[in-house]
Amino acid sequence: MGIKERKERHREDFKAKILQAAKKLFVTEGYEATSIRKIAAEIEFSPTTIYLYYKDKTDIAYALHQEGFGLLRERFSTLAYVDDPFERLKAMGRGYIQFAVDHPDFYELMFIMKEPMQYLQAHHPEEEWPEGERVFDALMQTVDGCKARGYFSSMNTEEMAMLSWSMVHGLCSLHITSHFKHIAEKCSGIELVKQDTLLVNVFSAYLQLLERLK
Amino acid sequence: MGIKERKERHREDFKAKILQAAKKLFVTEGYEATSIRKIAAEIEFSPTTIYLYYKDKTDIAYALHQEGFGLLRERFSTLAYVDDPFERLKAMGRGYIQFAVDHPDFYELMFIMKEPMQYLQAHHPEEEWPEGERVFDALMQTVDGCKARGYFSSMNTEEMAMLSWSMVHGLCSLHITSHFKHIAEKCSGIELVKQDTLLVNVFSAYLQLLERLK
DNA sequence: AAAATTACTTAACACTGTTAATAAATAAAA
DNA sequence: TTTTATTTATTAACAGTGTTAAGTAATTTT
Repeated sequence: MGIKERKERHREDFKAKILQAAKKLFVTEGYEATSIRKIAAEIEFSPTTIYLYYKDKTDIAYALHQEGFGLLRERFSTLAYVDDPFERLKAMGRGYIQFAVDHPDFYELMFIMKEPMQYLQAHHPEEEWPEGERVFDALMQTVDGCKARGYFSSMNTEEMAMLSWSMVHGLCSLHITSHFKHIAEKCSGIELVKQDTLLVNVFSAYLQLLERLK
Repeated sequence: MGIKERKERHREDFKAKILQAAKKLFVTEGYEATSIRKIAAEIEFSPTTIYLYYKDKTDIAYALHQEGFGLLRERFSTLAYVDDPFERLKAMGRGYIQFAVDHPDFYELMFIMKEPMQYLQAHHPEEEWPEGERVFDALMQTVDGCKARGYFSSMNTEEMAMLSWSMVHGLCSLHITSHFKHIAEKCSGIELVKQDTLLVNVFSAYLQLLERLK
């Protein structure tokens, strides 16, 4: 009964093909401009065909969201080999920021937009966002490691992890939505510093804070 | 020549009327569901009439965005009377968080969505977001006050202000996009704590961090 | 009263996500 | 091998979106 398997394989291929087209449009033109019809045109199929493979548009959004987490995990995977937990925490933060700068559209889909997370809540309420949990677990372990070495002792591990995540996410988020751009230009006493280094600078200030607590 | 003034006044009234209808829909049904046609139906005018008073939809979005900043400034205004700068900083953070919890839709429009800021950049590139600058200035002054009392000395004021803003924004943002909800439920060792207190708890952890640096 | 300006509406364009009904291609059963 | 059944893809359509051009009604000005 290899026929069913072949069909299933073909189906997966087709799903991948759709996703590839969606990703192309998404990266070049953004999420809003990525319409079902455009994806269909890209793969030279009728728009309704897409609905035979993906439930709706948010389903595609969630698939791209997962793709984005693949990219992020790729960046983080090598950091597992950094022994010193505080060094790892620093590197994670910088890696996270760099990811947001390199892939702002993916970052938006993964952490700023509501749609994919709502899709998750509506259609897979049981598995509870495994990609996010994995990354957050890694962060918690790193925080625990830091605590073991005397950093921010007497602090709750989970709260500390959330604090760090919120910190870098706040930075990346305000950067992407161009909120920083507006306050950095005029309000700032220091001259217009390059946006990317601005993020890293503020993050360094945060690290400085943490380091003093040792 | 009171006629022209009367007309101008009427025009402003009409703009306010449109905005009121938009706000009503926006608060009850969210931004996406707030269409020009629905706003028009609400005020019992033709959809195209709205374009005689607002350039386009992002123009309305920006007007609501400003309205939101009015609400936030209202909350912050009383805090100016708090003498101790560190107490003020704490209160500002908690006020900011409470605002996000009370008005998630406004918060989204003000700090999460790209549309209003992009509108600003496109149509008023010279005035550079006065509402935001004012709030950020207040934050910087408070940070400066803290420094004068020995808190986080040797830290750059602007970076410290951005750090604090990013911190609370990260918290509120991840809360609103329901990212926290997903990691708090399963991944968390501690039992499902009420989301609102979670935000305040993490913020408190941040304050604890700052306090230790005195 | 006639002309000009202003205020508003109707109709339409070019899109969007999504579904029901239908045709074409393939597989299973006779 | 021919007929039936199933899968796969399509066309047409619904109900909506932001937005603009053209036309109408009301008001002011001449």
